Amino acid sequence: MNEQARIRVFCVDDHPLLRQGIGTVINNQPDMLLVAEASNYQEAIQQFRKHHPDVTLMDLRLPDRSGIETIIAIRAEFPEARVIMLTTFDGDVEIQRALEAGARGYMLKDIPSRELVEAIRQVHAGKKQIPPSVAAQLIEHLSEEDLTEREIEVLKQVAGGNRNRDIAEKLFITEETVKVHLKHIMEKLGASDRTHAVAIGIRRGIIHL
Amino acid sequence: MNEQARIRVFCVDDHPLLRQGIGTVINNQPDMLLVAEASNYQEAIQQFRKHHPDVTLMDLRLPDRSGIETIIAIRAEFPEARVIMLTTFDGDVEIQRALEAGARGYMLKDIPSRELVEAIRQVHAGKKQIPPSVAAQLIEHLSEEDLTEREIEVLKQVAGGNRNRDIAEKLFITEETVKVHLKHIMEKLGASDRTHAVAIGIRRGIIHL
DNA sequence: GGTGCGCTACCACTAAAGAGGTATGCAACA
DNA sequence: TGTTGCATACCTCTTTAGTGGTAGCGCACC
Repeated sequence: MNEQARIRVFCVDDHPLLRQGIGTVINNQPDMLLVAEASNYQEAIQQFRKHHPDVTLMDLRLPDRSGIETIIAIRAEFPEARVIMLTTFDGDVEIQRALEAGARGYMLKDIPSRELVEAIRQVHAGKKQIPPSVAAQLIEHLSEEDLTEREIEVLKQVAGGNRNRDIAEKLFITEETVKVHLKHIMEKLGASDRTHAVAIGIRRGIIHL
Repeated sequence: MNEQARIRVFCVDDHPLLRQGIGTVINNQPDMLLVAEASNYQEAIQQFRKHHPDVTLMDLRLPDRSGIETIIAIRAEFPEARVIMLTTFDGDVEIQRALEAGARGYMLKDIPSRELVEAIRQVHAGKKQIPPSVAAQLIEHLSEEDLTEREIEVLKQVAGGNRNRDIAEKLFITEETVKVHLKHIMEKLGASDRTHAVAIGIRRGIIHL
C-alpha cells in the first residue's frame, strides 16, 4: 500500500499521553498515518486547514472550547470533514449534541486500540460508527423531551445552590416562573425534587460543575 | 546503563490507549522499562506479585474496585511499594484518600510525558511528588472538616432525590436526625441548601453519581 | 390565520426543608 | 476519669419548595 492511499488521521486531544498512545497505534497500522496533532480549539482549526485530514479524532473537552464547538467550526469550513468523537463518557446529551454537530462516530476512550482503528476505517469509508453501549445510552432517553435553553439556565442556577427567589432575580423573571420551569425540568428528567434534578442533569451531561 | 539499573515500571489503567501511550513514553526512556500492565484490581495484584515493580502507576478508577483500594491491598502485602496515582481530576477528597492510602505521587493525566517520567524518577528515588496545581486543591480545603461516614451516606441519599423522611427510613433513623446530619453537611461544605451540598459533594469527589 | 410551543405571570394550597435549641448514649482518648 | 466527637432524638418556628389550575404574549410553522 503506497503512501497516498493511507488514511490520514488528525488527533485533537489535550492529553499528551493519550495522543502518544493514539499516535503509536495509528502509525502501527499499515493503512494509516497520523498527520497532525492539536491540543486545543485554535490549534485544531489551524492544523485542519493545513493538513486536510481524512479522519479527525476529537476530544469532547478541550481547554479553550468544547470539542463540539470545534467540530461545528471545522465543518462550517470543511463540510466533508469526517470526525469521530473520542471521550470518556459524559452522558447521553453530549452524544446527541456531538452527532447533531456532524460527528460520524462517538467512541469511548476505554476501547481497545483494535476497535479504534476499525472505527477509523469505517468512518473513512463513509459509514457511521456508534458502539452498541453508546447507542444504548442514546436510546434510553430518546423518547424523553429535551430541556429548553431556559430550563437549562434555571437548572444551572439551582445547582449553584440558589433559591427560586434568587434565580428569579438573576434571570429577570418572577419566582413563580422559576417554579414553573423547575416543574417542567423535574417532569422531563423524572426527578423527584430539585436536588435529584441536578444530580440527573450532571450525570446526563446536561449541566457541568 | 545496564538492564539491572533500569527503573521497572508497572502501569495499572483500564484505558488501553492510555496504557499504550504511557508504555511508549516509558520504553523510550533509557533508564526505564515497562515490565507489566494491568487493567483491573485482580490483574494488578497478580502482576505486582509476579514482577515486584519499582514504581507503579495507578488509575483512580478501575472497573472492579477503585485505585485507592488497589493501593491499599498492594501495600498491605508490599509496604515498600511506590505508587503514583495517575488520574483525571476527581476532587480534593480523592487526592487526600490516595495519599492516606500510601501513594507517593498524584499526577493528572493531562500532564506532558516529560513530567510523568520525571515524577517516576523522583518517586523511585524515594521522594514524594505532588504537582503545585494538585497541592493547591488540597490546601484549599485543608482547614475544613471532613464529612463523617454517616454524613456521606446521608449526602448520597440526598443526591438520589430522597426526602428526609425516606432517608430516615432507609438508614433506620428519625427524620430529625437526618436533618441534623444535613445541617452539619451544609455547614462543612459551605452549601446554602441540600442541592448545593450535592453539587459540591460531586465536584469535590466526596460522592459519585 | 390558526396551531403549537416556549416563556412569562398569578393565585391558593400542602408538603417539605431549614434554623434554633436541648439532650442522651457511646466510644475513643488523653 | 473527664473530655471530645459522633450519632441519635425531640421540640418549635419560619421559610422554601412543590402542586394545581388558568392565562396572556410572541414566534415559528404549516
